[in-house]
Amino acid sequence: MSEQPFTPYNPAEIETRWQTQWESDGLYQSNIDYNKPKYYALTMLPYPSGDLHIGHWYAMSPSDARARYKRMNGYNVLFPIGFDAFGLPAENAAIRRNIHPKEWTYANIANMRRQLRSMGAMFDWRREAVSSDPEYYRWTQWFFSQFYKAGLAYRKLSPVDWCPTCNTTLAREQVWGDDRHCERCGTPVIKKNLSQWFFRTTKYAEELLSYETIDWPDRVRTLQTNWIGNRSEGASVNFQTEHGDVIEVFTTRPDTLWGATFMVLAPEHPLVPKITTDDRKAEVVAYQEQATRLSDLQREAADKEKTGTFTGGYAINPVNGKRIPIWIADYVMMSYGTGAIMAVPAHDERDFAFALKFGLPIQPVIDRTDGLTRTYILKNSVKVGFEQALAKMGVAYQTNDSAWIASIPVEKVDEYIRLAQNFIQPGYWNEVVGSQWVFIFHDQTIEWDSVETAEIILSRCQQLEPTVRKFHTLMEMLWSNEYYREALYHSNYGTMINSGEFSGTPGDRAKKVVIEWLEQKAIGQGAVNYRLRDWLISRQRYWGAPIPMIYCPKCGIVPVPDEQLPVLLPDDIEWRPTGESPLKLHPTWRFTTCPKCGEKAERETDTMDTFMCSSWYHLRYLSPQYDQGPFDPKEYDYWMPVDTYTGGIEHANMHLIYTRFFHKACRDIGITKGLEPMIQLRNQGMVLGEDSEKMSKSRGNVVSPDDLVKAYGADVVRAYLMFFARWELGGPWSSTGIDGVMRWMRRVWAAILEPGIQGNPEANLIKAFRRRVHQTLRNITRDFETFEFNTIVSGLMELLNELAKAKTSGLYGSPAWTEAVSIYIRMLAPVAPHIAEELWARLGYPYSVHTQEWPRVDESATVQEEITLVLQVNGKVRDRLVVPADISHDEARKAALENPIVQRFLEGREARQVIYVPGKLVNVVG
RNA sequence: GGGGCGGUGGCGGAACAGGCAGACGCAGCAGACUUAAAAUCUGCCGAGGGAGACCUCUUGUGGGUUCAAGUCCCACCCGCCCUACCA
Repeated sequence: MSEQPFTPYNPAEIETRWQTQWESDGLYQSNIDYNKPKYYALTMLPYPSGDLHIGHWYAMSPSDARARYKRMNGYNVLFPIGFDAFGLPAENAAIRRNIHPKEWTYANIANMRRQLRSMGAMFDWRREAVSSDPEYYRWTQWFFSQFYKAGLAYRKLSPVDWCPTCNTTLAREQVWGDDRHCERCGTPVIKKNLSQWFFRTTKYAEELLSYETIDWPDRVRTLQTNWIGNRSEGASVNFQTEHGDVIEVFTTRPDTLWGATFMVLAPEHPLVPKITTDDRKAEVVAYQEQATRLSDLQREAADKEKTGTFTGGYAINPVNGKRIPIWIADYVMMSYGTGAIMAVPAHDERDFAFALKFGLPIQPVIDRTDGLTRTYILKNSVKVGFEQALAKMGVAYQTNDSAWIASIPVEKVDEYIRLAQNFIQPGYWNEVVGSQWVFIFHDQTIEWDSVETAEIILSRCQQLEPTVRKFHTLMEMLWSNEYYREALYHSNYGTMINSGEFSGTPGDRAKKVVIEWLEQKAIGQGAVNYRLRDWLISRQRYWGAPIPMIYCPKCGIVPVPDEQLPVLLPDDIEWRPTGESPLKLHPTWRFTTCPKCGEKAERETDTMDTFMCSSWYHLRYLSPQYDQGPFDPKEYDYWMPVDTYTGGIEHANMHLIYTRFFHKACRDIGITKGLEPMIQLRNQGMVLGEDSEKMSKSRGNVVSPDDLVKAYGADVVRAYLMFFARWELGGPWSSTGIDGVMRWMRRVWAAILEPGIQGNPEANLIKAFRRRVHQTLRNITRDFETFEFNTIVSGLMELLNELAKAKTSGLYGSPAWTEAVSIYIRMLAPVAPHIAEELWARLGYPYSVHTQEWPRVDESATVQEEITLVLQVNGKVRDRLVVPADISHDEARKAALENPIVQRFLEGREARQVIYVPGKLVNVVG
């Protein structure tokens, strides 16, 4: 034990001292060690916005604690850090303060490095990577070239938001308000078409939908699945205008081509000016202008009244040669598919509404009366559970207003009724047989082609069954039933009609044969579409990695040869907005020679989306100085894939899809291995201000980690962040809550360093004490595995209360005490690394606590010889008995029945049933 | 409109496989120490009833399953987040 006199807990002194010590000892350097299992723990890299936010601490310090825990469990752990340093905020700050984006960024990085170090995390700083360093973006550019060479990068005209006053393209977050104005000058933005670079993320859509090999939260998987969207299978078909221009459309229903009675283009579709006739010009232009002003949100509001205008132009329907008018309408999006649709009002809800409003022809081409099963509305027989029985067999469900619907193929009705018996309690069957069924559809011929159909159905229902009161209820029933929804709009069952030679083709084959025919006639081909769009890489910005491409008048697009990378970002630049990509205005930078022919050529002047930089930073961490490739293959083979990735849920749809795409694309090129870059993902929530609002400077509710560290020390801040909320949920900050953690830390300090009262503890006391220690160890170990950080800290607090008691009960100084303290400090080490190291050293244990083995649970110590048996009467707790843990069923039963309180509550009744849950309770039912 | 997440004391949150609801902490109250305050320590602390041992109620609401439900099933209400005419 220590000879040192007791001094109060002084985090400031301890923390700086140990941080210096660890640094100079290289305690957190991670090197390849083939004798140990590896563990790559990755936390999302910060953007160097200036100050480390409490949110960064919230994300990183529990991640750090878990990395430390893994290390103590024998893993060779890599826990690196870096900066996502390119991006728009640097340019904005630069414009506001007239300071170079580079200067601003690197000053921020320096400050944030200092702040990150104050956290006392086990970052291996030798592996730090900064995405705006030329040594880094050299390889970002290299990846771009590889993607280009592999056919994954292409150029396409694409609209950007443009401010006509500032003369500049705007990022999404720079467009404000419902009227979509420029954040700087307030001018309403317009759309402008620019030739830009895209990656073919859609090529990987199918694979990105599979999560079989990774352990990611359901929430993220759902978000990504919705974002990527389900596959729509169909065909792309070429229509021609009367002037011979080709308009390509995508359709999931090629079998309805004969019902295409008009076309609709997105207002910004490039062919619109050409198609529009002189007499329609004024209206078309007016409509276009109005459409560009609407936010996507307004424009895409599903319940919005359909608007649009006729262009005056006509196209030819390639399947029947009919002349059909071309309209423009904002319900067609330039950003999905081809920005043009064939409108089939008879079989598409939106087209139908549009046709009705503008008096366009409607031509049914699918007969949907065949193939339907009978649907029954079941009358209430709730107490019998007949509906539930059918539901269990998967043929019935309940509507929102409690009606039961069963949908059963005609020939199987009798069979299902018979089968239902198995699910119904004996004795009730006769009631079922006697209950009434009412059918809606029974060999009725019904037109399924339009909303009018619903009215027909309703009127028939009312004739048949007056208890069906609400029209919308019926429609809901039909719509919420997959089968009928399918029948209404996406049926494969309907037979083709009014479709020339295809009339009479049964629905199940219609799509296939029409696609074959289209391909044969070279009118179109089978195609698959996803909601996911290709990734737009180009940014008309300065502070990013230049796209390494050269435009040669003779040779066309030529990638910068790998050995000439990086294409350096020049420092002497006008970064203020001028209307062009800043690099375009540099006097010399853009002019170069063609790598192929040596003639004069020009560089691409756009830079890359910063998501490109952050898609592969986990690879650069492996070997940030390596100059033969983006990473050292030796390091890659040892460390990859990332075992645990932690960060905010807000990246579910962008970064986390891009990085998966990136990995898969690289795998196909031969750069990376394996299906996925990150095996396990966990997300933390958000720390809100004390007012439960999002922290923001304008609200004045920001909590500064620097101030907290000064007031409480890093260990307390770390522990409080782990303790105050469930990690994945987050919650509001509490300035009094952290005081409680400070108190705990001081008590830890005092409990371990201040002398106690030695004595001769009884064996039972020692046993109980050791049981608590090892039970806590088991719980905390489990909680580290499952990211339940709040109960790790509360478990430590509880055990400290035991330690405090032990100091006066005679346990102090015993072997059990020494063991407990040693285990306690090691459990504390990942949470509060500085105080743990200090206590460990003061007790004379060998440096460092962080390289110690995680303590092992002594299973024999956790065994309880006596348990508290809960006695219940009819499920209510009435008494508790301390009994031997191995009490037999009969003994427990006897003890319960003889218990006077139990007898009192039985009130003289016989015990009808006695339930015994071993080790827990006895429930007497009487 | 679609999808997701959540709803437990005054507050943040515990409850590991359906088995003692409210661990741990904050705030509050009372006491000890102190000339006093702070700090520290001890005790109390879901609601109602009772002098009391105790009793009743209680996990958003209403049903259901079960010997037993915060936990499982059904319906509904509220809050937050994401998404949105996907052809």
